[in-house]
Amino acid sequence: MNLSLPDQNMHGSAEGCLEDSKPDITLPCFRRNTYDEALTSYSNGSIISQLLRKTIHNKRTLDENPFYLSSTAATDSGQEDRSSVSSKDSLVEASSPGAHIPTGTSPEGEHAMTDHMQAKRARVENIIRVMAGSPNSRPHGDGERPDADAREAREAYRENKRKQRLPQHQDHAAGVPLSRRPASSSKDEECLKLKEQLHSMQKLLRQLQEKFLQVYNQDAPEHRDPDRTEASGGDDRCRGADGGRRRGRSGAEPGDRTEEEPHPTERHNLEETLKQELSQAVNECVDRVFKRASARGPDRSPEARVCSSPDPQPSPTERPHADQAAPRTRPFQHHDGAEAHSPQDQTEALALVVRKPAGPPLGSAAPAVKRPFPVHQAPFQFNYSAPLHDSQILEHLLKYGPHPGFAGLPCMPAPMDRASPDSGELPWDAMAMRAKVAPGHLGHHPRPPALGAVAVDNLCLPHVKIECGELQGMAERNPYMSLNIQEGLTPSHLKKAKLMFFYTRYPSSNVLKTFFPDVKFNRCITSQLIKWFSNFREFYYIQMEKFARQAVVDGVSDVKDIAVTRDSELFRALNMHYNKANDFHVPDRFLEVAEITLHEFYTAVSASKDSDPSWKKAIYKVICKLDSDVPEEFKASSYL
DNA sequence: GCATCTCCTG
DNA sequence: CAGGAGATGC
Repeated sequence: MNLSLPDQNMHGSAEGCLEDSKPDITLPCFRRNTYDEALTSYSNGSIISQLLRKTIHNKRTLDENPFYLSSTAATDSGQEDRSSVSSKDSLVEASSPGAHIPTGTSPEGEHAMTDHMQAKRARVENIIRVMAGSPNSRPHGDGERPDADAREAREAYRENKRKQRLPQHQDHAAGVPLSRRPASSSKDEECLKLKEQLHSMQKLLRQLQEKFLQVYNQDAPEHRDPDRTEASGGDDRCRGADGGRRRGRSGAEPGDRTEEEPHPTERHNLEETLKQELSQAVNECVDRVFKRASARGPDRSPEARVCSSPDPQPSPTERPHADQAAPRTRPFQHHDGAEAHSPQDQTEALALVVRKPAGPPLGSAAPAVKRPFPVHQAPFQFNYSAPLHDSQILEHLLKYGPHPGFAGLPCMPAPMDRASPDSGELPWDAMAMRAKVAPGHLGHHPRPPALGAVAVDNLCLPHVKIECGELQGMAERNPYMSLNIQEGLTPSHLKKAKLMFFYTRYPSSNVLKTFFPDVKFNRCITSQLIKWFSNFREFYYIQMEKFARQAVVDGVSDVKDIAVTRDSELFRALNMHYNKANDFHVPDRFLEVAEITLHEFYTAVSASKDSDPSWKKAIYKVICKLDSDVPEEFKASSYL
């Protein structure tokens, strides 16, 4: 006649008091560290050199494959994202048999060539302008329709004046055919082109340098927290022997000016280092390009262009098993599951999306206190070969710099004026608005999921002033961020939701919004997701009741004789329902919760409490307190 | 009123 | 799994 739970299963009182009391107070702290880490790396000189190395790599690619890069590099630096897809598209087109590749022997060939070169030049100029800070030069129209682009591309040959306004798509539309043209004058043209590109790149680098130094020099203002302090002054090279100081950041002192205002010598060193490295890299770059460009002709086989296509991504099916940790210490198990280094690790970027303020008292959401992976992954992993977009980094550095406002963003309660906690539409409208501000709007381009998530993380974009709108906007126009905002819920979302159910039976709408960052939430979508979980619960409780009654019928006399293991029939039924593919390692905690639930049902049934119409309510009340935090990995829009 | 939940039904 | 009804809490 007693519904009390076995003590050993209650897992402490810390989580036993409804969702409101979930310990998300810890979240901001380590989040901040995350960003701090990112920030630090971002402003590191090493990033610059990485950037430059990558640039060189690109140039190398370029000279092996001038025409390919002519569309990528130029567009990349200028109008960001569009090119990413454009270039990929062009690759596909180029290698596909049906691609419209002119023979290059047409009489208009030379005219077209000249025109094209002018167009190129115009575009490069345009790019430089854009990079110099005139964000208005985005192409008109949404550029999402290939036919329209192709049409425009054709017109572009005849009508030079429009070239600057053409969407980037025209580049590859025109650029690919160009690569097949006779090589007669193309060598010089190529040199010219390369030169232009180099100039723009140099300009970029100069701007970056200036910006960096500027930020570095002024970056000691009043409103800083220790994290940013570290970040802005955290150049290892600059610090030299002092670099090790960074270690103890958790106890950083806000007023430590010595960290913020480096010694003049240090600053000078940094300056010199930067200058040296930049110029050296640029020189090397120029040398290499010109050497190669003059050493070989531009007519490369189309296959060669593929050389800079992205590496095949690791299978996204590999899942983190962040549940291994002993659940009993759950509230503070920070590194449980740290051993799982799936490709999805460090998917922090998505978490950076400042969803809405975590609602009232930092309520139910409390996403993931755990940190199942170390933050020390190299923030920039250019090994992802491919269009990992140095230009985007550049662009962000140039546009935003290590923005002072960053510190308050991801971890602090966002101002409530953004949106009321539950009106899902408002913030998204705002996001849509913001997204429009961004140049080169790009639609939703499906991408291999893994890359995007990792890329975003490694780019450490949070470092810049990213808010919901900005990240979403970036995501929308940036295929490499793989934040393809969905209008509706997909089977993948359903699958993800089911897996999330292993952790949380009663997710708040805030949690849902946090863990489905690629879903454009509105009232309907939110309801649907909530309904899903309601359905999950229904199935769950039905199974529980069924097996509890079975136990009663079977004459089980003691709850302690009822256990839920991975071999249990009950578990199999549940696993079959929520994890049909059986490719997810169900957390032990779920087994415990299931066992508790089963016990609840058993005791209730055996005590004939089920005569009360609302007898289940008491059980629900218990179970709803047993939710765990969903691992961070689930925040990746590309988790599945 | 709205959001959310359970329950029932298809 | 979705839709609807009814209950509940804010």
